[in-house]
Amino acid sequence: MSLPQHLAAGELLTALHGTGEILTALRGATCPSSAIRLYSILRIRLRPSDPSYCVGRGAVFALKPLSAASSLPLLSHFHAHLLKSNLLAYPHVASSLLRSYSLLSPAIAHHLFDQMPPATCNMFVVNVMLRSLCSSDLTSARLFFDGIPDKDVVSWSTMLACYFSKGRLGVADGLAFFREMTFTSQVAADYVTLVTVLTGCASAGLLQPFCRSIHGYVVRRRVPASSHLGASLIDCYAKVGHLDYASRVFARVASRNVMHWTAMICGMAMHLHYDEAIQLFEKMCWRGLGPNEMIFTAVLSACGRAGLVEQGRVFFQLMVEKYGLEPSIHHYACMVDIFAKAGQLEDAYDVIKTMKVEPNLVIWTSLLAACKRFKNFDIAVEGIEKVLAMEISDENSGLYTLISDLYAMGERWGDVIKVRRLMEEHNLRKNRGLRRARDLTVPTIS
DNA sequence: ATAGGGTTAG
Repeated sequence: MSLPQHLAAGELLTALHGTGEILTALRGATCPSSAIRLYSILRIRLRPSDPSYCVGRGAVFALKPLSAASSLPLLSHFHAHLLKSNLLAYPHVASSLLRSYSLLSPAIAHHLFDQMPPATCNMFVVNVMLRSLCSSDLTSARLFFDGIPDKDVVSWSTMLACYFSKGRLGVADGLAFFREMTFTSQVAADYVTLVTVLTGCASAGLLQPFCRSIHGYVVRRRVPASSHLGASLIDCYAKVGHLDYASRVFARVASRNVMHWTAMICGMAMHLHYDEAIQLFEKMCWRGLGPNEMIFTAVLSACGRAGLVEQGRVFFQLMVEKYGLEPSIHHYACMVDIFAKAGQLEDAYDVIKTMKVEPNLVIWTSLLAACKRFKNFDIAVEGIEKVLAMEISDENSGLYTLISDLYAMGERWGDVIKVRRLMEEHNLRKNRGLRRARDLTVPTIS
């Protein structure tokens, strides 16, 4: 149910009748003030005959917009209320509060957990705590994990995701952990676990047998196919270099949705099969499936790499006009790249000047590289200034060379020297950082 | 019937 946000509390009170109605409204609330208002109305409206967990449910729903507002004072105020009305005894309220705190202040979350009575501390609470530790410190997360007596599928998946996302555990070790879970501990993996493992394998770009063994698990254990799992399998096979297996999985998906098509189209483009990617995209549209933003980034980047300027222009127009999708920075980056690569520098610059979001480093770099290649200093001028005003990280330090080359092309020798100086300062900072890091490591003596 | 884990992109 959608609720007019401008209603005053009094009007709301007359507009909403049952507690069920208020709960539904509260669930959909996005701004903290309306959530608090709805929550107070819920408390007024609640009759003694209503089950007590109703307030608890309300508190859980109110906590979401509250933590999204990321205001610690607001959250601790609500916390005080929960304490006073004795609602923290409900595990679902406690776990929600813990989750909210873990996003704002891990230290408070930790403290809250330590103070919790054992009766409140169920698996939900424990797993929220684990998740919180995972996002701050891997070692203490693992210690905590080892101390959980009856680890369930969520505990294992959380730990697994932590290992993969931090890149602290190689894929081989990650899979050993997966085996420890499913084989040694006999905890069945569900589709979230499998998506986690597949994403981990895919991002590590590791060997194909890993992906196969997970695929094997899916088939053997008859894990219910979800669109996420299917798409992850396609994505993983494509990323580890087996487009043929990806296609086979894609062909066998019973009810294909946009996610499967996206994964397959991205896979095709990844393997430089641009024409096939575009054909697949057209086939999907022809079948009446509505494309999403992600597919368009894949298709547009395929156009850029294949040098299909007009095709790219048409697809961009299609995205905006026919499908009503708002172009993101990725789409603009693709368009700039399409024009820039083809040497149509004016068109590329035009995209930058008319786009509705602030151009980022990727976009400027794409234009500047083309300016150098096609020898056009005039179009580069604004970009150079913008880039120099941005934070340039070590991996982008090649930009200084690019800019210095562009200045040389424009015969702006004073600026060439200035950029060289900037580059030296940057390198100096970098080296000093490295030296300090090196001092910290203990030398091993054999 | 309320709460916890994953989500694709040059």
